[in-house]
Amino acid sequence: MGVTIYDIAREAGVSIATVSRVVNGHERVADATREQVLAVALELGYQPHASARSLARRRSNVIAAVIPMLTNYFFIEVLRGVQDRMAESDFDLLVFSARTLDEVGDQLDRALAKGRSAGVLLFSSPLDPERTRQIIASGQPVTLVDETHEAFDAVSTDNLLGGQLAVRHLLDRGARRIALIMARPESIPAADRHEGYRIALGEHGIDCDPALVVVSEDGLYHGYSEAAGYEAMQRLLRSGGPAPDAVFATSDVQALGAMRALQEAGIRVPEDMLVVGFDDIMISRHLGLSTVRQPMYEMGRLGADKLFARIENPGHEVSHTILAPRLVVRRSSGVPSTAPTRVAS
Amino acid sequence: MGVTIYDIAREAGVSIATVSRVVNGHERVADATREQVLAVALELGYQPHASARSLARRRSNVIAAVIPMLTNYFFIEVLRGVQDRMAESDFDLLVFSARTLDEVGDQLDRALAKGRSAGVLLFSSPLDPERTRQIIASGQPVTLVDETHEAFDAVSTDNLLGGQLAVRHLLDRGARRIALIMARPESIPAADRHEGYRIALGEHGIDCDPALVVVSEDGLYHGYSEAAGYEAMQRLLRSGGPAPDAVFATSDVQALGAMRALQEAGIRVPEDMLVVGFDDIMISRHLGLSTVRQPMYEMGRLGADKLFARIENPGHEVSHTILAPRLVVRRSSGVPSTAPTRVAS
DNA sequence: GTGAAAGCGCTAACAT
DNA sequence: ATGTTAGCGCTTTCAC
Repeated sequence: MGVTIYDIAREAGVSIATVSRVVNGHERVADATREQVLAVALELGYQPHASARSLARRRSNVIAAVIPMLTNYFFIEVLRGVQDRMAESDFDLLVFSARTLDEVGDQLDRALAKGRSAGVLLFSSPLDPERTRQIIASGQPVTLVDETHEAFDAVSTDNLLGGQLAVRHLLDRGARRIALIMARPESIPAADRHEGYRIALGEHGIDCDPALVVVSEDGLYHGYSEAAGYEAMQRLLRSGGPAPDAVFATSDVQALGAMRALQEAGIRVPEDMLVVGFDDIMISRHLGLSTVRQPMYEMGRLGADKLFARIENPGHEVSHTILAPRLVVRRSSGVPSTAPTRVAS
Repeated sequence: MGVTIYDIAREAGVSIATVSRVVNGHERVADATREQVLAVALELGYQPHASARSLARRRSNVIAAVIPMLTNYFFIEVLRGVQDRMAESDFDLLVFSARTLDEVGDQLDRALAKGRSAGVLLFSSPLDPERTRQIIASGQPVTLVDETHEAFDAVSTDNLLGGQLAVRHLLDRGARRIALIMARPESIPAADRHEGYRIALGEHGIDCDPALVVVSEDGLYHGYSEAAGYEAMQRLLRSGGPAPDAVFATSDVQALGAMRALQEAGIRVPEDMLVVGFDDIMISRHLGLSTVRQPMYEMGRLGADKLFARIENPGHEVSHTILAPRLVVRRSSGVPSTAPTRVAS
């Protein structure tokens, strides 16, 4: 519990500089010396001290991920990509999870703290000018995931297209009064999906009926939750007016909540109402939920990749990658599927 | 980008020792000095350097979590508890996720590395003597979650009882030929659930039919996966012999896989076969899967709590907490439920 | 109450 | 090829 390079230098009869060189795999060390040092290091069970190293190197081997609501399965899939990319490096991952919108700022502060990490992966968080300044002032490399900003590297999905895919599909299936359950418009992805919805309707000469668009709220974050979707669907059903014949939700979890509300109201899916979500989290396949799939794993992997690239080469041009979403059709939009897992009533 | 205590000392006309005292909130500083220092620190945008701090303090403000298969939803729930407890401290969380059984060892090594963290949370990983020695040699506080070992603090669920609860319930529902889809017996929780299964059958004077017990394998880990459960169910169905009338799986994800196999085989749940899982991950509620609920959130929270306690007080006695599981009855074991989210065929 | 000084364990010039 | 030395930024005795 406390073997240092001094110990192994003494034991091996060399200087600490040589030990450091050996430990770090530098070239210019005699083979004999190297082996001797390595032998002693092994014998004494030497382990380099992480903090001392970061301090001396002026660079940490940690990257931080700031994640709103780690509990959302969307992020887990993204994180899997991040982890896989990281496994190829020798960086470790510090996770900062926020539980509310406000907490994101605090967690970002912590992540950005000096000497803590070599760079930050910021998930799904809109950047106001203040925050932008804060990041730039920190001088740290930051890569955005599921969000864009001209000043930073980013990887995201084409949400506009995604919204269009969902709605065109519903139109194809014969729906005409298509409702939208969207997260709060402060979420750029939600706003873009909304816009895609409008465009797709427009393509079919349908005007967007404001009564059919409801914002799902959870009072904590942007409303991407099962409970918020449930509540939004209830509001939609209670609102009077002619009932919708389909609903597009800006995330799968919201769609789940919506389906629960429909079930309770005795409205059958897909007979009485078609449902399409967004994301394609694991549960959706099992529930037969049609959805617009985001390449979550790739987003994570690419995000980490971009971040590493910038750490290596801070001067690089800012790089934005926008991935294509893909429509995944299942039973909830009326297409019989071969083998969804499901429990009979 | 690089304001140090020297800068603020110079600017405030005090020594670096005083700056350090102020920054760390020590008592014995004159109010006037404190305010002066604080003002300068704020103005210059001072941020303490994390690594320098850890080095000088001889203690990191990070704890590490070693998690096999982060992608498993069980761990997400546990992690949520960990995060919530950590939010009350000023520790940060380093996450080491393994993708295979072998990787756990490597990740544990990294987590245990000197100067990296103040303690380690090890999830769901059996400890052989070699690994035990390794941990003890590291001198680091380690708390086990979903696993026990006499030498370390641990929080786990009463898996024996859990197995009994599941099987007694199936017996109550009239099942007599109850199959078990278990993870590999190297997983102590799986072995314990198996034992609970045997005991419950014994209580009803039923002998354990070896043909009804199948081990689900995924070649990577202990077999806690949807695919492994699917494959195990298929094996069970193909094995000839009289068909089981119920199946208990040692995790919900395995149960999901099993249900998919049943569906493909045209066997209805619960009419032809009752199914009970273990864990109660979020998806189970939506799918109407009966299960034995583990208090995942509490396990995480308590694990973090124990770890902090030991970091504060390394000399404490080893503490083991075993939480009680709870049966959650849903449609898959034949009990009509009021409002499961579900898509009609 | 405050300052001087000695580390914490390591890296990276700069010498030799 | 190897050693000497000066930091990295901070904490913490020990004096005063």
